[in-house]
Amino acid sequence: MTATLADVAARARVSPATVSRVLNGNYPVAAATRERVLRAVDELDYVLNGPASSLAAATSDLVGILVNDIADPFFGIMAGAAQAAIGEERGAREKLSVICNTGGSPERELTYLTLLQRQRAAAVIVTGGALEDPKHAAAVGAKLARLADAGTRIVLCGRPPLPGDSVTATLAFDNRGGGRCLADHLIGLGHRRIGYIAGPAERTTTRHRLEGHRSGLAAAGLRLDHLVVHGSYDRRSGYDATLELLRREPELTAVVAANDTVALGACAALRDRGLSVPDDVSVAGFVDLPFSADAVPALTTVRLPLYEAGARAGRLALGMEPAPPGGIATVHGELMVRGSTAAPRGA
Amino acid sequence: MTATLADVAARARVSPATVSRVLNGNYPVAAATRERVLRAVDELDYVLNGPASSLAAATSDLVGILVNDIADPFFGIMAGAAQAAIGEERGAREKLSVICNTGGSPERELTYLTLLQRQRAAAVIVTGGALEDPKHAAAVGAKLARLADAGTRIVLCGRPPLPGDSVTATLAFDNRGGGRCLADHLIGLGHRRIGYIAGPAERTTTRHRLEGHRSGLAAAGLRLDHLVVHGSYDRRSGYDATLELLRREPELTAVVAANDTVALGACAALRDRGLSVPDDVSVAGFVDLPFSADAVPALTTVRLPLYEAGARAGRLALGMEPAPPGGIATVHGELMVRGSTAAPRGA
DNA sequence: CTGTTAGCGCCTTCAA
DNA sequence: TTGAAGGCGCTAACAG
Repeated sequence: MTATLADVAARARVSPATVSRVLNGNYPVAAATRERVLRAVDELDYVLNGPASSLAAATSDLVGILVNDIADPFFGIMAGAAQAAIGEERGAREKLSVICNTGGSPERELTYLTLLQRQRAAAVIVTGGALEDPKHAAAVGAKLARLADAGTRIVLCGRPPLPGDSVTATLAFDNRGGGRCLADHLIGLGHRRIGYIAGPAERTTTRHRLEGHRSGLAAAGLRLDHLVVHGSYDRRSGYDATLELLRREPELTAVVAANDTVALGACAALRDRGLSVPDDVSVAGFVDLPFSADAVPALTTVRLPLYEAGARAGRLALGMEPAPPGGIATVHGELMVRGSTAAPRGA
Repeated sequence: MTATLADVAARARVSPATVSRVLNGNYPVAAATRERVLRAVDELDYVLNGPASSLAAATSDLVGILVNDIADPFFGIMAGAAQAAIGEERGAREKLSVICNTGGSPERELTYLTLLQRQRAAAVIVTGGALEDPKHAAAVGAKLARLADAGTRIVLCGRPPLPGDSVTATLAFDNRGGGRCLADHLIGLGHRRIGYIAGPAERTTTRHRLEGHRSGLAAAGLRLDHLVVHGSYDRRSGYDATLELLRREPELTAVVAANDTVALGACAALRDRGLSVPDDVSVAGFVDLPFSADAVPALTTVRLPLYEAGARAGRLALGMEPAPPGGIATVHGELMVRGSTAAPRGA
């Protein structure tokens, strides 16, 4: 049925061992022999049996990329960049880098890690904020440790560092700094009644951005905890939360959203309420997705270099690039001031 | 080092075969024995060796999902839906469904198919438009045929049917119908000078949408081939193409874009030119991505049920759902008339 | 219901 | 530079 290595060997009149050697390339083989083998491979349409190969060699060429929500370009961009970087590796056996979408579910996150462990994955890249539930965090930590024990390289991208030394490298986004930056920007414009639409309560990303925001408020002597609403990372959540904020504080002059998508929802809600952005209310996002610059008005946000970070994570996963000192690199955001923020009416 | 099935067997004082049976579940095992085995598994932190298992069983639990550009929510939504559907399968051994991002490169498409063939993938879902280059199309067809021969189920989602019987099921988007619909809508509003921003020239999706558009024009006795500009599926392309269209036809009253992202770019260009949407120029997109309803003005577009299609593709790939008659189902779009289109000034 | 017995297809010493 | 041989960890008959 399907050709095996032995078939190729027979056709090329060499031993299976020789075929294996030319296929893996890391062993001297006479040019003529190699030629013959390659021809036989071609004629037989031979394709290596991955499972058999992995079993015998006790290694695999699978690289897993875990994302929380692949429909969100935040993850799509990072994952795509990582895959592109991995696909560009030259020299080694071609890696099969694959994206695994947990949908934000802790169970599926663990399931995927187990599945990758089953496959003896060469590397695993985990992207995006982590769930803060201690039990789940411990489970993930343990899983990653086991993976690392088995030789799998672990890279965190856009996720805070983990204790222990099982992680090969961590690229952490400076979510606190970004949140702070945005708060400072708005306060500098003269805003005092600033609403905050946070992401899901139990995620590190959410907490860090919010902490940064609060530190900015605190520095200005403000305390606006009653103007913080939690939601998910989608447009709908931004819409609903904005209405809620308006209910709590009709004199609201600014809204900071957990990310750009949420910010767009916020803009929609304000518009539906007859309020103008930024004349009546300023709005800011986070991440700077491609559409944010095209929004009307263009969105003020904190730009995260998603593509660069994803690509670097891919290279780190394959060891194509040395790990940063201490294994941890902080990736900073950049404030992009655009049309959606302005001084409040009174100022 | 890592525990093996034999270790578990020894600890539970049963034979390896028994352990295998409780793990795979599809075989009667005494409750007490199963209990003992499960405990041993737990105590040893045993994780099945995927490659070994796949080799012995001559099957694998890998399902590959090929996408052209995972950073584009068009693919993210479909792929995420497929993965969710596959993750929900109950009964069988858990599948590892993974997304492979070709980045639109024909070579990488083939590479991924080969890699999946290596892994003896249980199923492959190929999403999005195909390249029309005959040589590449033939290569992909041959690859898919070989995969099918080896027992891999093949599902096409958002891609036109392929000749031959290697494909298990095809979900084809009615891109022609959608293009026609949009053209009819604009013509009905009174537009006569309609520009069209097409996607990359060599993709089926591009061609079909354009054909639909042209058929609409033809039905109204219009022929506007000079108002067709090709570009990629991104925002930038929409921006540039719109400027070009304006150059070719300053009296332009409407622009139809290859997709929503391109349409947003078109809106940005018009705005920068001081033209109002839809008062001066109407704009329409295709697909209806989540942000399209929130654009200002909200985008008129043809809604493609991406999530539903992706989920169905996932189920078809696992045989959880019978293939449609003839193996082919056409997925129709729905015209969403929103604020970005209106009658032209003169009308 | 459970154990025994052969491989699955490949890689990797070890010899030649 | 090449061949021979054993085994990677698991599953699948076949007995019992």
